[in-house]
Amino acid sequence: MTRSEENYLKTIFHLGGGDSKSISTNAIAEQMETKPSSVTDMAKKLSDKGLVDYVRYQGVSLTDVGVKTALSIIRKHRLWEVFLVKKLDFTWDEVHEVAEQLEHIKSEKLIDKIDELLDFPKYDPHGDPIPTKDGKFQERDEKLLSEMPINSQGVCVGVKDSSVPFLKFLDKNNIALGNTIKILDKEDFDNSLRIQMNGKEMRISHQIATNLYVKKNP
Amino acid sequence: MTRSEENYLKTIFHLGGGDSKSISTNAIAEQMETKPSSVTDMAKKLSDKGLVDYVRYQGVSLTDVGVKTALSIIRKHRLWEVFLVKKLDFTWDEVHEVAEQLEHIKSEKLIDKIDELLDFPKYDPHGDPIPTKDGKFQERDEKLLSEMPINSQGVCVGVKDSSVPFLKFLDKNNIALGNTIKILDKEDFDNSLRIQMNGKEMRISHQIATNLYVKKNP
DNA sequence: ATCTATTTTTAGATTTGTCTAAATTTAATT
DNA sequence: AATTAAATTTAGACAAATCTAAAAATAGAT
Repeated sequence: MTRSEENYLKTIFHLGGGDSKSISTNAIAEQMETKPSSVTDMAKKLSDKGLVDYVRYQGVSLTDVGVKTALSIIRKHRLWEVFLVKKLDFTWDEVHEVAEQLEHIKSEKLIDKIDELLDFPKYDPHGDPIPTKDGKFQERDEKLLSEMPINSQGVCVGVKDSSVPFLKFLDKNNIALGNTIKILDKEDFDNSLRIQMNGKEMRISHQIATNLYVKKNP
Repeated sequence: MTRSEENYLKTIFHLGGGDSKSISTNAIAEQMETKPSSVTDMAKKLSDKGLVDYVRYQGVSLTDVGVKTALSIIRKHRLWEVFLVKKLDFTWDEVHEVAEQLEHIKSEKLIDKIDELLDFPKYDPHGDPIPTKDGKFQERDEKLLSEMPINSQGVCVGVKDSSVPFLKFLDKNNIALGNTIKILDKEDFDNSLRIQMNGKEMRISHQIATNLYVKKNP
């Protein structure tokens, strides 16, 4: 399994190709910043290896083996991210690039030991769930902040957009995972929110609210 | 800098090419288990990049930049080895293969943080010195066990051969770095040694004695 | 149902790193 | 100094992963 093959599987999974849903070569190319013709070539190769189902002009979806492989790479990526933050004091906006490299290290023992060292974390620094060794996901009932009703409360548990600028913006405004949030008011005009976070009142734009995951209190 | 280029620089350094000494393409090919013609190709490329001096039919040696680059890769390799042993309970015969992969991860911050986490170790698990960030080596006055005079004493500080079979052999015979050694007698017939190690008396073949480094007591 | 715009694939080229086989240079021996 | 053996390089080929440009298939609109 080459690094390139692994990156394709991971991308297809992230685009939803794990649920027998067909992903277009164009969509994959755009996500990976490559050309559709390159994707076609790789689709054939992965199909020959039994990792994706590929029908010409119909896109690709992951086979069971493909899903399993993708999950093991995502597992490694997210565990390394936790390692970088928890053990080496990286910030959550610094980890992605390095984890993109570390996820391709081939050693089952290594990643199992990292998992153990971190005490088997369930979520990465951006709140994304870490698949278990046997490829299971811990689903979590979370909502986008923008979907929460007025007067409801919750805890900030993840980000949808984990780009560096967004993460830095959150830092600057003291918005961190684990913070408690109460929706005070919605502004019909621009869909912005008035919220209370850790006691303090603040205003949140719609753009931000659609990129923050909240776990609603019962 | 590609992974392949890094591996060539590392190999040339290990073969002594860091001291303006010319290393033959054949020697490099043999060490890397590749073909001399492939080495020639890479020699040209590294020469174009100013990392080696290459004269046709005369072999290659590292430039100053080449030495610096090689040392930074060796530094990463050895730091990762320490990490694997100290933090993840790998044994000293398991670390090489994984470190061969980890040494190519590109992140200065990562390796500096690993260095810090390990409290700036000076030697790797096989007793090899770890170059500093600015490419300096800690030289150490060490001798091969086979070169120690009768009745002299020392501490076992490193292995010359760090192959898996040799390391496993040492483990099986309770020979570990840090052990104290006293040479009791030499057998002229087969050059074997009678030694005292950590109090116990034992016999050591010449083959073993030429692959163990000892720091002689004053 | 046909036409058109879009998507997707094919064909052929490119780059990197490798190889084999042949040619060349160097080194060793007489 | 000539000859031979060994080391080294060159030339040409290949596989992986990519690209461009042209061709083919699909989907949407009328």
